[in-house]
Amino acid sequence: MSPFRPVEEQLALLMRGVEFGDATTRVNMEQELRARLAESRRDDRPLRVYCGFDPTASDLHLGHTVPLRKLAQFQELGHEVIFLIGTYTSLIGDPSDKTNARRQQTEEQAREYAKTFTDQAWKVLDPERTLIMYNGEWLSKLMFKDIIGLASNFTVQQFLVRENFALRLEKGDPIWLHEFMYALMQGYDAVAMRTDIQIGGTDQLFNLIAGRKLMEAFGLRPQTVLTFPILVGTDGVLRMSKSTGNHIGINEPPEVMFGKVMSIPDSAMRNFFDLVTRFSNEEIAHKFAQLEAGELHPRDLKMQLAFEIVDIFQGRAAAEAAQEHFRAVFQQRELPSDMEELRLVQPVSLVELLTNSGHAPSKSEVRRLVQGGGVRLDGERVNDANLVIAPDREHILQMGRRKFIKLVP
RNA sequence: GGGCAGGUAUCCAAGCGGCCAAAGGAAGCUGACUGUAAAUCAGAUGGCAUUAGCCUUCGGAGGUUCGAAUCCUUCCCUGCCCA
Repeated sequence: MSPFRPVEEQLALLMRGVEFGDATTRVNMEQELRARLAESRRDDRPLRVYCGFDPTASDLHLGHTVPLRKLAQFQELGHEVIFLIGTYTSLIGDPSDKTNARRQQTEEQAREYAKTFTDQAWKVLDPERTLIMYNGEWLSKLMFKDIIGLASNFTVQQFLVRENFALRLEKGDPIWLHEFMYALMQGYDAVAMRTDIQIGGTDQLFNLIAGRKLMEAFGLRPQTVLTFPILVGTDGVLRMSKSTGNHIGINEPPEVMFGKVMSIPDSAMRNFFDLVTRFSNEEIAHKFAQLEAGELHPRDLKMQLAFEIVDIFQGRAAAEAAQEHFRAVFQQRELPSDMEELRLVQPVSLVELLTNSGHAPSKSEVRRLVQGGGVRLDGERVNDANLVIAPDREHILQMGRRKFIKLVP
């Protein structure tokens, strides 16, 4: 009796959400996956699955959780999951999602980021059953001749037809030679780890395929690759990423998380529902059918989305509190129940208070905000940025729609 | 190595001796309207003082000039063409 569930059952779960650029690849990969699952069951051998993450920013956001949750599914099915930290690949910076070259970072930086990275990953993955690896381990040992060997498996044209490079070529923007190495490195990871399966975003397809190619060159069975749609950021258009500033971090306070989800454009809701919620395909289809028919208010659907997302990462209680906060503060325009407190010892002018406490980058910024009517003190619009606030009693200071500060004497 | 074109604020992009803190977009911010959405409209948008004004910016360093983002020298960087 195999410890693994029946192949078709596993397959149905694992193929959910998978998306490829073309239908043929999908059919092929599904076939490969089916064959591998069958072998795994027959031989009682778990499949070795991996996904790589470049620690370029210290926080994981919802975009990262898409492949992470797929890894978690593999884990639940009893397979072996590798959380690969790209300490070495991040030295280059993946050009896949970029239209211009990315800044390089040092290995020490990468290691530091990696630590918080893994801590946060445990919100999704089971730490007991996850292997953490760093690709610096093997990539740093390659000799120049090895790299030449790897490179000889590819033609320049194959790289140049990639959209992101083609675009830069056309614009006359620089394409650095070392950027071509990224795919080689990622491909070599698959060789070094002898993986069965690699997952990633659709934008990673080229890199994943590079892994297949290199594995073949090394006489290994090429890995099966599964790719997933890209999650957009809060702007609803661009890929979610910290550097674009449109990310929703999984470690952010529940109210912030809830609020950020509420602020995504309606057009992005489907993308979020499909990629980050736990609802079944049928449930999602039903919700959107209701929306379409006008039976469900888009705002309410988005509330469900926000609730679900906070629930996943912070738990039900936090989700309920966040929702309540949202209702009170933004729908009923009440004051939030808990806000940041700032102790006031002596009278200070508004400009100084806000710049010194780090709420505004400069005094001019404060004046600008005041002139724009964006600052309120105890509910009253402030029209003099030099207004001095005395520590006589508690005051509520509001900056814009969402920043509340309680000033206590 | 040679020739040509470039390097301007968060990004794109004008300016080519004074009227330049530097046009115009976009992003971001605030206000109005809303569903904290989108769309739309309005405003501010280097810093310090907000009255005047002062200070720091146009790849780096020097120079010419009463005065430079704009001219000269030199260095660094990018693209294109040639070798």
